[in-house]
Amino acid sequence: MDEKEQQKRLEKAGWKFGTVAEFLNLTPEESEIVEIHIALTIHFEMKRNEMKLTQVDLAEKLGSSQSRISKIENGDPTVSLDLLIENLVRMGATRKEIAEVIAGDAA
Amino acid sequence: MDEKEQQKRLEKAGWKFGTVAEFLNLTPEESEIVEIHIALTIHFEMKRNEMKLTQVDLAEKLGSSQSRISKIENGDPTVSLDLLIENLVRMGATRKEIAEVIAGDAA
DNA sequence: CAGTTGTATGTCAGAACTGACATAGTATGC
DNA sequence: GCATACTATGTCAGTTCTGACATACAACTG
Repeated sequence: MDEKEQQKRLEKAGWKFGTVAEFLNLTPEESEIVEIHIALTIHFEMKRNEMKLTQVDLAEKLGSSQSRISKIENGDPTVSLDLLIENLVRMGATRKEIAEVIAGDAA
Repeated sequence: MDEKEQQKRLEKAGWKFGTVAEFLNLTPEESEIVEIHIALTIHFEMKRNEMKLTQVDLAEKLGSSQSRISKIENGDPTVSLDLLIENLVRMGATRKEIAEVIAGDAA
């Protein structure tokens, strides 16, 4: 799945996008948090794809469930930053890697 | 409060330290998460001090309570990454700033 | 020492999160 | 068409988080 499609699905899930700050119903602070969420979300799916694992496989590896992996990758509002970051680390992401994703200049 | 004292209090609260990986009761992944927590924790207090606000003042500004601010700064286990990051953003931290803190090369 | 200011710690009800399960959708191959 | 493989969505009980409150502690001042 490419990034455009990803954005469509996330928008559908209620996330604001692109030039996030333009949607003035979000404060700059809210935008910042949303952008961090989105960046981690996209990186998560990218990382799973690199590992060539299905959602089922990864769920088992992480002690989670397929549905939660799906929710993570679709920006479901019940997914916390804690879950995103902890799972990324369990998938082998380093502090630096996560930092780059949050900063917005991820590879 | 300097960093040494901060570390003492965090250790007392159950956090492992310094050469974190040496305490082999933590997996590398757990260490990574703990280090991220600690880095954000230290930065939080630094930032509040820069703002010259008391815990009470900051709590009011953030819509929280003095006790929770204290718990945040002392590494209380009931404090999530979500709370840390969201509050840092509300205190004016940018994505880049948070990223630097997480990467471990914060100013 | 009593009062004041700032911080730490314990507890708790209400809210949010999580893994699990069920079920539905979407390809792709036969 | 019907399987098969993978992903999405809804729900829910158990757990965790959060703001609030009470209270205790520490440092300072008069």
